[in-house]
Amino acid sequence: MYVTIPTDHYAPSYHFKPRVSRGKSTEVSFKAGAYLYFEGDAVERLYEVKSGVLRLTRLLEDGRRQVISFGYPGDIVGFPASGLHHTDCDVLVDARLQPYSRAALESGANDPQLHQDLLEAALREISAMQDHFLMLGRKSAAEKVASFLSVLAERVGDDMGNYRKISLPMSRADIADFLGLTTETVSRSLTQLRKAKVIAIENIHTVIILRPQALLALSDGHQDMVA
Amino acid sequence: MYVTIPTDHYAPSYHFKPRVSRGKSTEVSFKAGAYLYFEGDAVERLYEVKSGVLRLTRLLEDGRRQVISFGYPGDIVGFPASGLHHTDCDVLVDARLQPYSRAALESGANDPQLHQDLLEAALREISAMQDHFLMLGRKSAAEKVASFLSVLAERVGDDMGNYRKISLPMSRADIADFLGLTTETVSRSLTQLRKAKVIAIENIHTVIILRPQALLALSDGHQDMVA
DNA sequence: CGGGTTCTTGACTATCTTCAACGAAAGTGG
DNA sequence: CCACTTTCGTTGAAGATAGTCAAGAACCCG
Repeated sequence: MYVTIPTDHYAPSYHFKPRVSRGKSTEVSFKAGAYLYFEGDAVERLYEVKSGVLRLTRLLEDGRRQVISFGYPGDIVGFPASGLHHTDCDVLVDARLQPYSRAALESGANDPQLHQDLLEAALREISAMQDHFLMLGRKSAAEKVASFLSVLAERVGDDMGNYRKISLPMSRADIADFLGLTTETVSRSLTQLRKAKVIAIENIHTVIILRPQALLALSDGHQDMVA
Repeated sequence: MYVTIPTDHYAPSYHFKPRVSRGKSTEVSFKAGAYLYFEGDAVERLYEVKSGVLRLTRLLEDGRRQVISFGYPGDIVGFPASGLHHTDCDVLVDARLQPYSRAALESGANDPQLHQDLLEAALREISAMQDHFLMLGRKSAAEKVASFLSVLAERVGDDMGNYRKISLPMSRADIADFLGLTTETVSRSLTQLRKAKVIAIENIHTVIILRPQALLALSDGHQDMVA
């Protein structure tokens, strides 16, 4: 999952559409804390996230970290480059994953439809990452946090009548490393949104979106709408 | 071209390797200033850059801009998502391009090897973008500019004995929008590198790398090595 | 050569980070 | 299950980095 800015050009359904009858399910389960793979590992399989949440990270030698993305249901993780993984990947929330062989990505010989679907997922990934660039490079801290919450609310929020509830299974440090901020700044931004009554913080890992429209406006820099 | 941090795991040859005998060349030429496509256009063809430089950009409604990447020889541009282009693309330096049909990317029926090559290019693109995230999210202005120059020197620099010469056909604003900075900050960072005798600025669009090792060190935050 | 754009530099400001302290939450072992 | 310890999150104050605004210099183009 990246923070992508919805545009009119294209439909917002930005993630993997599993084909219903892909034969017998061969899903596997991973517990929170488990690692799927490390940077430099040879890629054996890709995974479609069916449930749970994954975390993909990349490290700089001096310890600086970037969370590349969070893997939510509908996402495909593990695309190889030169046959290798280029991130670490671990599990934040117990997950069920559908593995696909690397061969299925690289050749359509066995299952042309799957090949096609995986290729499309890779191309969507590129597009989503481009959007994410815009956010990392050009948005303020407040806008980044608002964007992040908006995307989560849209993709995995629970509808509660007027509000939406989202779970934040990742730490503040994860959010910070995802958005290119510090934990303190993330915390302050959340507090700010809370004080503006745009969100309510039920507990550390649960946020209620009180005014989705205001949050969306903030995420594009219309700070006027907050009032 | 993205700003990727070389890691020991994988070979540094990170771009498209054209197969020598891909039949008759059907290259096309574009003049500086020409647009290849706009965001929202249907993707007809991908292009392999043979010579020249392209610029891929994405805009926010309020005018903020992100330069997604620069297209240098060896790069493939124009990967579709849902069949559409998700950036604008124009020409900075007169370019020769090898077009490939979108069909060649999406199916291996006609030319399995080309299909394979294009898929690999897409996967490399994902990996390179992940590196770029780390730079956008976690590097200081000085590190970003140093990284940018290092990558350019490595990929398209001219060897001049002890030094390397690079051409910067793009404006300072382009560099800024690529690195998530302002033109002023880019300018100041270059001045700083010049004063530290790491680079020399031959003219606005030509930079000499006097101490490549120091530049590389700076790009990873070892500011000690500058002295 | 002249006019407009781009680049550089300076002074000032804003935003975000850093450092530090405290409180809340979660994990551990008796 | 509770006390203890450690980690995580929030808040404040101070500082640094990058942005903004403004002016002049360099460059480009007709």
